[in-house]
Amino acid sequence: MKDLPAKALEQIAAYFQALSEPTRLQILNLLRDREHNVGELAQLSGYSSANVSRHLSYLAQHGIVNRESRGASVFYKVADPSIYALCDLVCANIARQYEQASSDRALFTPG
Amino acid sequence: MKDLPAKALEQIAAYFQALSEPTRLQILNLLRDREHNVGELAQLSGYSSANVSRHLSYLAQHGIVNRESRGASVFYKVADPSIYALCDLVCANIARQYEQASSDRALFTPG
DNA sequence: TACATATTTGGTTGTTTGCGTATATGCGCA
DNA sequence: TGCGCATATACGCAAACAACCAAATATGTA
Repeated sequence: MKDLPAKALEQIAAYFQALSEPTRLQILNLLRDREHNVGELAQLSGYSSANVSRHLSYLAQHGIVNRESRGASVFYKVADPSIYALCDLVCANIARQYEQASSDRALFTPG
Repeated sequence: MKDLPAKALEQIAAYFQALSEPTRLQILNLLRDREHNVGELAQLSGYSSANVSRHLSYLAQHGIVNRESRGASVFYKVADPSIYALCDLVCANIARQYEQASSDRALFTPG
């Protein structure tokens, strides 16, 4: 990522956007250990099947999950486990921000 | 990131959302080598100063850039260079998708 | 074929988002 | 204080988005 054309930036932005929704992150979290079908994910997450289905198709369109129709139900699994590395990096950054904030606060509350 | 509460998911989602905009990515790309003030970034990117300023304040609110007022202008720099690692990971994932697509296509166009 | 279950999709609504424009704020300088 | 430059913010608009409900599609079974 050095001298990126507009098209590339749009693609990267779209990828990040796919991960910028709490519902989708929760779904991906549920898919961390193993694949699930729509109904299972709906029950586990508490969202409606329609809602889960829509988010899954969004994630599939962006190549983040793979869709496999099996029998009457449709199973989804994570296409690339490196998204969890992404999330871990973000978690680390957020944690660092909290550390920064608490050390800054310590400057004003030495007691 | 194993059993994440809703609050954590929202924070992670918000962080991704800050990176889900081509304009912001371009600004971050321009900040890769060194800090810049708003006017410089506006000129380099071709966007209006108001627009750049808006995006920068958004990025600053999410702890991605640091703001430093110096003289009449305001300089911004990347708070945590690990965001570039994030972008690189995403680029790798997108590239992998293209590889996958081209190898799939090869199945149907052996000639 | 008829029926039940699972998933997807259309249509609507309320909210969010990014941009352009204009205005306001802050800073240096005369 | 008044002026000019740099930055930030308020307003309005159009587009995108997510949740909701209902209807449509697909699959398996009797």
